[in-house]
Formats: sequence, structure tokens, C-alpha cells
Amino acid sequence: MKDNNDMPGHLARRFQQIAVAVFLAEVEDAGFDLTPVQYAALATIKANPGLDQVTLAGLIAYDRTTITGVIDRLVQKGLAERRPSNRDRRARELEITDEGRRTLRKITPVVESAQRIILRGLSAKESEELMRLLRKAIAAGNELSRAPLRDAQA
Amino acid sequence: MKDNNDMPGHLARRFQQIAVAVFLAEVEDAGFDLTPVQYAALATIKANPGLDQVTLAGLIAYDRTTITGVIDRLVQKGLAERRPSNRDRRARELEITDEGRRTLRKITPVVESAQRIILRGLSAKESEELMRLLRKAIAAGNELSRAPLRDAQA
DNA sequence: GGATATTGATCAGTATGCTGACGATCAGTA
DNA sequence: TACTGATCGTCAGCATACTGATCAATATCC
Repeated sequence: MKDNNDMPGHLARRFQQIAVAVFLAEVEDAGFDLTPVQYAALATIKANPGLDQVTLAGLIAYDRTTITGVIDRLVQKGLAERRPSNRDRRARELEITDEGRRTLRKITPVVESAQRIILRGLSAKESEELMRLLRKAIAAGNELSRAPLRDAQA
Repeated sequence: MKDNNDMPGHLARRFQQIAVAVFLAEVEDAGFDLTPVQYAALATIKANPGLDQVTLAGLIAYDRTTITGVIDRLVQKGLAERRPSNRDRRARELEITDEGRRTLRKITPVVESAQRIILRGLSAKESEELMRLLRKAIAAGNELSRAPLRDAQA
């Protein structure tokens, strides 16, 4: 009988579980209330002002139906704004607020420290190798999930 | 600005996302309706007949509040049974049914094939190395999540 | 033995993630 | 221009995951 520890699927779930727990603990310790998903969305909105939700979803590989709720919460916390687009009346343009910018600036070092904690069992060299292998496996499987990573369009 | 691809947390989420999608697609193709979580729970119940829910949760690193719903669905599908324990009247003893055994037998090769698909971008050597590094990182972070892995007690 | 602490299971509440559907809108074409 | 198909955002519904609480039952300690 195959052990759980021989199943990449199980290891993936467990690694992700720990990563989320560490992220939330560090962020809360620093006095913030932001999930990993919300952080990634906010950082991506800041880097791509005025983008629409489908583009945002593609940039961070979220499902477009999940984005709706995430943005709801960012807006509700006053970190982002959602307004109808003039170019395409179906679309919503997303913008980070000043408050969002402040939060992002203060929280980024915390997030980076969390990333180090997630890998605390590995040497620097092992960490690099793990990330390289994950990137490679992810690239090969990108199209297999409903929410693949997509480049921004012009 | 740090790229998403430099964040182990983001890579963890993405890898897990693909792993779940592959698992569900393969299992559905084979004509079954079972999630990764339900599969792991069912296989563990079979390997440890009569175990209680907390022990099961520890063996596969689930939160105990999540287990309740997972077992509900296994029972509802007729794959497992839940009955009050005689030794400890707070506890529920879990048992796999004949139907559960049949399902598990037929589905196991499908699950193993899914594991190969998840790693299809990597060579055999790289796959081994990825799993080794994940195991190491997970071991170091085990206590950081609310649902750490636990050995079965005597 | 009896007070206290702990434990097993569940629940309510919240946040991802997904499937499949829908209305509104846009783009391309006959 | 009218039609057709695709796209954007949202929704309902389901399944993980977690926090924190509660109830019942067991363990522990004095």
C-alpha cells in the first residue's frame, strides 16, 4: 500500500496548508487582517492599475468566480475600488486605494518573512531547487486547472 | 517587486490547485465521484478499521472540524459507516463498507495515474527530488498548521 | 469521591475554489 | 443592420479549511 508521503497530491495539499497557516499567523501578528489570496490580488491590482477582473484572475491563476468575492472583501475593507469600465460596459476596472497602498507597503516585509518560515526546514540551495521544480511542474500542468495562469493582454 | 513565482506560498497554492484538478478529472473519467480528501479518508479508514475521527484527522492532517463533513459524505455515498464507540461514548468508530472496498480497489490505479500526471513535467529523478524536498519542508512546518500530522496511538 | 481539566464530535460563521448557469454586452459576420 | 457567438461579471450550489464555541463524556488531581 502506497503511503501518503509518496503521493505528490498529498504533499501538495500539506505544503499549501502549512503555507497558508504561516501566512495568516505572521500577518495577524503584525496586526493585519489579510488572506494570501487577498494579498496577491491587491499586489497585482497595484502593479496593473485599472485592470479588469478576468485579467486579474489570469495573472494570479484564480477562478473568475472566486475573484468576485475576493474583490468584494478588498472593497469592503477599503483597500481597493471597483468601478464600471468606460471602454467595456461589461467589465469592472480595479484600482488600489491609498489605504490599500499603505497596507501593502507595511505588510510586504511580513509576507516575505512568512515565505522564509515556510521553507525553514530547507537550506538556501534546497529552497531554490524546490521552487525550481515546483515552477517546472506547474508550467507543465498549467492548462489542467480551470484557472490557468495567463499573461496580461495589451 | 518580487514576482509571484518567487513566492513559495504562491507556488504551493498553484501546485495544489493543479493536483486537485487532475485528480478530479481522472477520477471522473473513470466513472467515479470522489474528491482527493474523501479518497485519503477512505483509504485510511480501510487501513485502520474502527479508528475514531480525531485519529483519522491526525493520520492525514485534516482539521477535526473538516472531517465531520467529509465522513458525512462518505457515509451518505454508502462507502463508510460511523457508529458510536463502546470504549468511549464520545467517540465514533469508522468502518469501510464492502461498497467502499470495491470503490477503493477500482479507483486506486486511477489515483496513481493521476499522481504521475501531476508530475508530468518532471523527470523521474526530479520527481523524487521534489517529493523529498516537500517532505522535508512539511516535516519542519508540521506544527505550524492547526491540523498537524499525527501518528496513530496504540 | 468530587472538582477540574481535557477530549471527541459537532456547530455557526467565514473564506477559498470549483461547476454550471445566467444576463448584459461586445465583436464578427452575413 | 440583424444575427451569432464569445466574453465579463455574477449567482446558486457544493466541498474543503479554518476559528471559536458548545455539549457530552472521560481523565486527572486533590
